[in-house]
Amino acid sequence: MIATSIEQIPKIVCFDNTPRGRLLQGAAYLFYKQGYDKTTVRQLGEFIGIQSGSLFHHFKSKDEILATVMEQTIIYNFARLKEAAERSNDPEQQLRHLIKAELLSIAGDTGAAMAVLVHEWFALSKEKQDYLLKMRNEYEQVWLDVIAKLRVLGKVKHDAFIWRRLVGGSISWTVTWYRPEGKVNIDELTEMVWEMALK
Amino acid sequence: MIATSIEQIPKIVCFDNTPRGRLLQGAAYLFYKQGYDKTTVRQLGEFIGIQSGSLFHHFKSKDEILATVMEQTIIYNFARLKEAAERSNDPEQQLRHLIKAELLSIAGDTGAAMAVLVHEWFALSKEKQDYLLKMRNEYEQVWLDVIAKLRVLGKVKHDAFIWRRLVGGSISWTVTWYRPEGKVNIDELTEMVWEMALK
DNA sequence: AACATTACCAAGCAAGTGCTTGGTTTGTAA
DNA sequence: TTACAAACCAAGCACTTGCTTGGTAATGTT
Repeated sequence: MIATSIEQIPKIVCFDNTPRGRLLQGAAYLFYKQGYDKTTVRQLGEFIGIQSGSLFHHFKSKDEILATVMEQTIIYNFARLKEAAERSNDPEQQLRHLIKAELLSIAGDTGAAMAVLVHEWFALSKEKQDYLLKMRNEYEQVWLDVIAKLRVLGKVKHDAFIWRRLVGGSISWTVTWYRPEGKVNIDELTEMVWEMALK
Repeated sequence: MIATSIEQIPKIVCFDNTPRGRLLQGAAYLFYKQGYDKTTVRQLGEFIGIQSGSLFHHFKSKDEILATVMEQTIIYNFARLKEAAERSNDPEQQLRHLIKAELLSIAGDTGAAMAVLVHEWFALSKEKQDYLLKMRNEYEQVWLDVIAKLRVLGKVKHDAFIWRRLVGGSISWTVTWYRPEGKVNIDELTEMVWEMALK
C-alpha cells in the first residue's frame, strides 16, 4: 500500500525533476499517505535516498518543505483554473470548466498534493498560512467572477460566497472518497456537480 | 483566541461531567484548536487542571483519548440523525431533517468534536479506524434509506452513493468555513443545501 | 585544469515526547 | 470508623524529534 522509495510512486505534475523537486515530490507523497507529523525527516530522507540532515541543505525547516509543497500546488492549480475560465465566454460553460478543473486538481493528477493542502493546513505556521491565504483568494476570485455573471443571468439565486462554498465543498470532499478506478470518472462527476449547482 | 483553561470553553454536548468527561471535553477542544499532534499530554493536563501523568489513569494512551472523543461524537450524532429521520414520513421532509441534523453536528453544538473527527482521522491507529468505520457505516445507512425512497419517487436520479457524497461534502465542508456569527444561520443553510440536493 | 557551486554524508546535540512508577489524597458507602 | 476504590501527584525514564556542524564528493563553467 505505501511505497518504500520514490521511484515507485506516481508523478505529481507540479514538481520538477531537480533534487529539490524530487524532495518535494517525496514529501508530498509521504505527507499524503501518513500525515505531516507522522512523517519524520529521517523517513523522508530515506525515501528519496539521502541522509535526513541533507534535507536542510534544500530547505531550512520541515515546516518550509510543507509550505513549499502547498505553494507549488496552489500556483499550479491556479494556472489551471484560469485557463479553464478562459476556455469559454458562456458563464454556464465556464462553470462547467471550473468544476472539472477543480475536480482534476483534487481527484486527479495533483490529488496527493491537494490532499496535503486540505489535511495539513493546521500544521503550518501562522505566517505561512497567511501567505498562502492570499494566493487562495486570487484563486477564489476566478470562481466569484463567474458566479457573478451567473447571478446576473438568474442562474444562481443564493449568496455567491455561500453558494461557492457549498459547491466547493462537494468538490473538495472528493479528496476523501474519490478513486479513479471507481464507478464514476471525472467527466461524469463534473456533470453531476454542474447539474446540482445550477439547480 | 485560544482558551487557557477548561472553564472558559463552550460545552460540547456529547461529554458528561465526570473527570473523564471533562478530560475528553478539554481534549476535543485542544485537538480542535491546535491539532492532535501539536497538543501534548502536558498541555492537556494543565488545561484541565491535573498532572500530565494522571491522564493515564483514565486512558491508557493519548491515542485512546482521541479515539474516545471520536467514538462519543459518532454515537451522539448517530442518535441525532436517527431521531431526525423518524420525525417525518415524507422522504423530502426526511431529507431536510437529515441535512439539518448533520449541519448541526458539524457547524453546531458538536462542531469542535466533529472537526476533530474530520481532521485527525489519519492520526488514529489503523485498528481504531476500522472500528469507527463500522459505526460510520450505520450512520450512512440512515441516509441511504432515505435516498432510496427519493429515487423511487424520481427526486434523485443519480447513483445514491455518489449523490450522498456530493451532498455530504457540501455539509461536511462547512467545518472549514461556517461561523455561527456569520451571515447565514443553520436553517437558511439547510434550505440551500436541500434545494441543491433535490435537482 | 582550475575554480565555484551545488549536493550530500556522518555524527550528534538539545529539546521535547508519551508514558511509567510508587506513593498520596479524596470521595463513598457500610 | 473503617475499608476500598477512584483520582491524582512528583519525578523521571527511554526514546524520538527537528536540526546543526564540519567536512567531502559530485557537477558544471570558463
